[in-house]
Amino acid sequence: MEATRRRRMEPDSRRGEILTVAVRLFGQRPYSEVSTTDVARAAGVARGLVNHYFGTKKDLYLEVVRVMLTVPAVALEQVRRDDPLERRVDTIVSWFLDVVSRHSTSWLAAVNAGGIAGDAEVDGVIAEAIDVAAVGVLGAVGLGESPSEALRGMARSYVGLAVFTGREWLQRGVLSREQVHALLKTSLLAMVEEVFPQAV
Amino acid sequence: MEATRRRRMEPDSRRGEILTVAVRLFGQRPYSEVSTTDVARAAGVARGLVNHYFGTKKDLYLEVVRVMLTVPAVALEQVRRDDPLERRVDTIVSWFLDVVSRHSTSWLAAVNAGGIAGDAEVDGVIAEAIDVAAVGVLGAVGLGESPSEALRGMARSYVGLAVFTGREWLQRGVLSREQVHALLKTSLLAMVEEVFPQAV
DNA sequence: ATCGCTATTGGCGATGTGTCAATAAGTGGC
DNA sequence: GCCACTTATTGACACATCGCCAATAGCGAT
Repeated sequence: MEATRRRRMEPDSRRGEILTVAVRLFGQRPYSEVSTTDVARAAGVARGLVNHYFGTKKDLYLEVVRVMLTVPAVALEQVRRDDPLERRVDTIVSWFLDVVSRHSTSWLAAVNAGGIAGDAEVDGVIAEAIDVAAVGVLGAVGLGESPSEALRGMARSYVGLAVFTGREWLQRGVLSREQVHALLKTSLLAMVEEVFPQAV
Repeated sequence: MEATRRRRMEPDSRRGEILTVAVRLFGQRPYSEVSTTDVARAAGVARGLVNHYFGTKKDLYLEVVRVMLTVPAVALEQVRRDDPLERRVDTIVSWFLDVVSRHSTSWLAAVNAGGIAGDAEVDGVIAEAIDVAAVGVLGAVGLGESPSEALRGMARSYVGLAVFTGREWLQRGVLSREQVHALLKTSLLAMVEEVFPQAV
């Protein structure tokens, strides 16, 4: 059994190939239990090549997390701006639950990644994704124009609730989708009507 | 300069000494950047001894996280059961913010610990702490007697919001304590009055 | 003093990671 | 078709960390 011979590829293609494999592996087991050797072997490549394209293992992981978080971050611009507030909130929550449940595995992996025990860079990537989602929510709710720092902070808190609740929903399975929906909807409504006004 | 000679101690004392040092170190830098050698050296002990007392490095880390989470988990039984709901909620939130801000460093470290990128055991420890806090909240709110699984799940979601918001507050510093207080208070009120009833 | 228990040490083997010179797969020139 | 020439790819070296275990040496008991 002759292992497939060395094949030369375009750098971009090879890079993408390795990255795809890495996303799969890091989606299955935690960071510390995936070695660069594993990634290399699964990609049919020498280990040195992984370092060549991605630098350090953590750098590779950063790209992996970015890829995983890219999907859920797609725009929620489709919220009709002239709908009443409750309807808009309802749409936002529904859309969030749809996306999360569809890409559940990779989304869970990315969220659970929650940092290599507080690693600054990984946390930065996740924090940024949360911030993006936060301004998205603000925009969809109608407070999008130049939100204050405090308002963004509050919106990030809500996104944190959504993320955590999504995990609770998908991983534990003790909550029904309707219950999760109600929880996120009334929470967001309460915040928009009673809390956000305090932050300009 | 003669390094202090080998000193023989009671196993419990030595164990506690090492654990204390480990809590400090893991509170300063992330998991992967603290080697057992570091812990051993800081404790003035051979590296082998760390393994002898705690087994694997992750086992040591598990104990560290448990210690860090122990403080915030102290009882919030002091909520007066005959107060009106809003007053009780207010007390709970105040107490939470007090505890969190007082032990901010170790609390942040424990929360940020959020898992070695999804490590099952570490996540388990944190999840358990959150569950304990959740039933505490339910008890303080007046729904403590035999809460259903779904109700506990919802309460866990709220604790997740509190944890995340606490992080947002302490780490970013863009929200004032009053704002955080308002956010957590109205959220909990809304959940108790409108969402929790759906789960028995 | 010395004996015995065991807390403590130090080193071995295995595994993982980053780096770099050596190699060979393609591509274009002739 | 053959031969450079570029560079994608490899393999190995050096180093760090971890788990383990036999050997060592505190310290109380006799």
